[in-house]
Amino acid sequence: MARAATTTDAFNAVAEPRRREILDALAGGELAVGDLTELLGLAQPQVSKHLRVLREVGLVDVRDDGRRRLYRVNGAPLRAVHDWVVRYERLWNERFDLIDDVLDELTRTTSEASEASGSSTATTEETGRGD
Amino acid sequence: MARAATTTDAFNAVAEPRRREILDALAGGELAVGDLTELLGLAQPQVSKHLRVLREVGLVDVRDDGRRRLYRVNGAPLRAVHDWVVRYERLWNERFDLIDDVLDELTRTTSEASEASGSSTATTEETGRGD
DNA sequence: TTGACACATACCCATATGGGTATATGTTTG
DNA sequence: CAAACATATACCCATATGGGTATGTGTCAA
Repeated sequence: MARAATTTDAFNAVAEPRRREILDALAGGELAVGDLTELLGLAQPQVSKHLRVLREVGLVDVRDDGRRRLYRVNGAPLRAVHDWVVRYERLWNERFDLIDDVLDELTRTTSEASEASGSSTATTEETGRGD
Repeated sequence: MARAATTTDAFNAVAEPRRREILDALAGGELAVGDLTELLGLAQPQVSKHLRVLREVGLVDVRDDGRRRLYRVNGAPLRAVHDWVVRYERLWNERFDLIDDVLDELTRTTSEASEASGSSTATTEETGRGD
């Protein structure tokens, strides 16, 4: 078996940097394929193919406008990605807690040399979202 | 050019469902490879390979314990994923706003038939994070 | 109608994948 | 030391990728 298709879900679709760029560009509003090729500096067929993938996972919607096709973001499928990744938020914050501990110890050890180095308080503020 | 390597970044590493399962399992605490093979119902070499990918992007750390190797999550690299995806949170909430509008209209239209069907209020609560 | 324009599709190709199976490496036990 | 155990690696393979280039399809203008 090979890797799962890019059209399997938002996770796979969004793993491609180019497609993230496209979504980022579309975040500002509707854009035609031509606009995107210019913004990305990518050839038109490639852009169309990326858009196809994004369409198949429902990350973009299309609308006909004369001979152009206007694409528009639909963030809904990203919710699954968000919901999964957000559960790990605490983990990387715990990381910061660990770093804080190390910093505290360092500060305490070096306290005689430099007593006014209270730089770890800011980090504590950042990490202070735990329940 | 083929697809970007799975070891390119957290986005690609996490696109694989199996690897997400592994991280989910490790979220409970350190686990040995054997535990994971059992939990995932996957063969041992496959698990080891997935772990290798996760290690290469820094999503897990390893620790030797006798003849076993204990793996442990490190959420830090997921922060990039979170930071990117969270910017779209508003978009799918807007979607819900639209649905809310529809629901409101439906509720109003059907208000004479069923007056105590306040099911849309919960959704409003969920959506109520907008400014 | 013909041509220019905007986009989608059809190919060709080098590449890495993820699962399967066999085997190497390292550790504990008898 | 040998055997059992726990992991890591080395292969083989079918498959989809993403970029490049050429061409089909539909729309507007002259």
